[in-house]
Amino acid sequence: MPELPEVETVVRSIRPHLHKKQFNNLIIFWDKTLSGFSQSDAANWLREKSIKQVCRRGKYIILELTTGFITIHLRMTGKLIFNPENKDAPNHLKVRFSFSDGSILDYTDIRKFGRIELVDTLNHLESKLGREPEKCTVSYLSQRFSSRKRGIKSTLLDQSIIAGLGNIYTDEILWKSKIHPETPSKSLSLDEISLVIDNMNATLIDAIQHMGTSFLTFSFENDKRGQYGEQLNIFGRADQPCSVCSSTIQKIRVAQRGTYFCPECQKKH
DNA sequence: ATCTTTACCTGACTGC
DNA sequence: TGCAGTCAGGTAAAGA
Repeated sequence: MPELPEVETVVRSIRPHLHKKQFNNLIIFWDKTLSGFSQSDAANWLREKSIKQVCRRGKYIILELTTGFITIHLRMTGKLIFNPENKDAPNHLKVRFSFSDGSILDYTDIRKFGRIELVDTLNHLESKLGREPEKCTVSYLSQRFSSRKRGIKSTLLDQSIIAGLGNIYTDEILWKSKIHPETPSKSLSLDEISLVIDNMNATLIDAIQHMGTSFLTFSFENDKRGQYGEQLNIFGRADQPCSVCSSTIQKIRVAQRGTYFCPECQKKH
């Protein structure tokens, strides 16, 4: 389940291989992955273009081309594999890009939720995304929280406010900040917002250094797995003791997601 | 305008 | 062993 640190890990793993690569062709194996383009239209759009830069915005991987962009969202089970060992189609192959030097970039996706788009500008993407976590200030978040009474977990997951957080890291951040996930967003104090920002950035930086969390299915570069799972304090630890107060960690459902919290450390407002 | 619910998918796991 | 049922979660779209 890729969130910001996992997507950043993928970007760093493929970036050195893709620099200046020129597209030759692409083959679509599942239409919905790349909607809006037929196979031949997509191939024509790509032909002669080459990759200038590989970067990340929220949970999106962005390939900046000589003209236009390819945006890729892995959702839950999407994977990008450069130069697969087996040049035959790997399991769950959905899109195969080939380059003029013969190398290959495969997109596989077990659950078919991921999406790839070919776009001329990033305007549409930018219009739906909030700030990167590292650019969130107390004044920005307090303004965005002020009109919302829904729970803080649901708000932190809202990509139009903060781009990049998902289910695992929101639980970790709220536990470190000692805030109950169902606390109304507008009731957070400025000190609490400041604490959330500090814990958010520290957690994400640490997770990137560990190459993300492979809780269920995440991997990169032919099944390398992230090491941050061992650092998780609260996520996935139902019925285990909280490392701070030894109370039993509980699992509830918040915003349709499995949500872990410590009933002693994280009291409701 | 804000918030909640549903649809999209397959594989891993649970219980009978 | 087999099989039905449940769960996992990011986002768009529909519904409240």
